Amino acid sequence: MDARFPPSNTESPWLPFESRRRARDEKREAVLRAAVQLFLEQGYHRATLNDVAKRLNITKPALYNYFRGKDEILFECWSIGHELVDECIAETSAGAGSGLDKLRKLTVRYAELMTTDYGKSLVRFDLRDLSEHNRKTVQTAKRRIDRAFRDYIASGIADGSVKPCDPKLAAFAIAGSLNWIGHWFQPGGELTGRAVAEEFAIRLTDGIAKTTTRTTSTRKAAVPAAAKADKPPRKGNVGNASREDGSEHHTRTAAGAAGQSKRARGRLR
Amino acid sequence: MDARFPPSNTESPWLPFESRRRARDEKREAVLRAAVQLFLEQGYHRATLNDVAKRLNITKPALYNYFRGKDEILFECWSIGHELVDECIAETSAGAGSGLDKLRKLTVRYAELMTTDYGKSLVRFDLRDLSEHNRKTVQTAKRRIDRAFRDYIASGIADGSVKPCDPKLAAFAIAGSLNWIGHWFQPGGELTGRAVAEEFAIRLTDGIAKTTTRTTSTRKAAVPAAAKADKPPRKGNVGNASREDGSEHHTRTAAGAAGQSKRARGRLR
DNA sequence: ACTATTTATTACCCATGGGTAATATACGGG
DNA sequence: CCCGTATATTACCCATGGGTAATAAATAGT
Repeated sequence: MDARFPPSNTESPWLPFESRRRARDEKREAVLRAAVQLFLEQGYHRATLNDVAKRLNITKPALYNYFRGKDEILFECWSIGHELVDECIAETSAGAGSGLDKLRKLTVRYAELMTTDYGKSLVRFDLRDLSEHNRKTVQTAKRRIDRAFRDYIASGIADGSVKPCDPKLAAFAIAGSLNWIGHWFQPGGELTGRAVAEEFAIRLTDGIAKTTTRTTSTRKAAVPAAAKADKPPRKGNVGNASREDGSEHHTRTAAGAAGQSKRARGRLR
Repeated sequence: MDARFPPSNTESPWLPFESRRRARDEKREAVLRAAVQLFLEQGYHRATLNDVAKRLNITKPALYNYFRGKDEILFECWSIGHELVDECIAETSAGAGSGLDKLRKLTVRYAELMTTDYGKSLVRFDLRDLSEHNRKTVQTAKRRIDRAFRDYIASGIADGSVKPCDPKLAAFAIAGSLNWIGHWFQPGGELTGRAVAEEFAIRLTDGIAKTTTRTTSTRKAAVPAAAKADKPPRKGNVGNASREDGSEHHTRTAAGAAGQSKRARGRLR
């Protein structure tokens, strides 16, 4: 397993009907973990909120203490995935190297992300299931991701590390291939996420690299070991989910687990 | 536009409530055209049979004269796409050339197919919406498609036209990129399907080609002008839809438009 | 302990949409 | 001209599942 993508803690904080009392955010995230798993396993429309609740040893209405509706749960799953991508891009952009180097770094990171649940939610969920407002948020974010790929390619062409090509189409080709990982990769298979990621990074960038990198150049440098603090604190409230109104009741747990992002609260009261 | 993928005849054979009377198969196909469009536009679950019917100037129960249920319509949409893919593979395999040549030919054809409605249905629809039986059919067919890519790559390695690599992962990379076309391509955009196909064919195979093919080698040979008879007759009853039982009432139109494949009939009576 | 607040439960509502039954309208052949 | 068949239509049924109301159990603060 990888340190950057923690093993997703598959157990429910709700013990079958006993001493319950744990941090709210922890429960919220447990709901999301159960939801993303079910949505991936069964598909968003086949997975019911009863299913989600059952997997957590609670009942459906309890979910509404944390979320306003099914589509918001979907959005928040997507949103976590998006934050992870954004970290990949930020790390890559912060580092040094040619355009090609950065393209490769991003490719490795992105590929590996696609082997995780929240990564998959970026490409397996249907935007049309979201509310108008959230859909726009997602679309904007997706464009930003696409931009990162294109920018690296373009800068690679500029600095001579990448063959001249249409950055738009090249980005589509690479990102498409990576996105597809989210459709076929199964954690239990013969390939590990890491292996797939590294292979794809080479395979996909070799076609446009000016110097064919046969032996691995991006091997050990893949995980920079930085930005790997224990709990990667989600920065800011990216894609906040407050549906229409900006009302954000912070009624409780003002200091809820130091640096834990304050995501949109469930149900207004 | 392309000759191999006819302009999909978007009009309904049901005039708003008037002189109706046309061949049954024509109507069946009109249903599928309307359905695939709606399923792609709105997604399978959001598109209702009422929507499909309305677009054809009929009402929902009329659809049940041609199909046994919504999931069968979905399957048949998929099935048409699959037949088109199979033709691509058959044509490619029949032709001559190195493994790389064949890989490129298939890539071009497949890419272009991904810009059409029935092509998209291969990658945009969720297998889990199908009946158990149909799902297995589709899964088998998908494996066959994957096999074609792998085989071409493997034979390319064997004949020296392709660099040594893992055929499985290379096929995933290429096919993934192509499949993704079905998610982003919009017919009205700046790129034509043909342009995308040719660009992708080069971009995707360059990485594993032993001789970097800068200038186009697969340009005009893309459309072999053969196998382009007026109405491409669907061969055989691939993936026949008779749900569980093998009962296939051929009660009528024994000679229904010469060579028109006899697909599964709607509703048994 | 008592009370306010949070968080869960049980029991319900009801819109949606796939599917069906009964029936009407057209066509085609004798 | 009438009847059988194919093909529509109208009017339903009803399972599903998201969402809500009323209420009960747990917790924290004083």
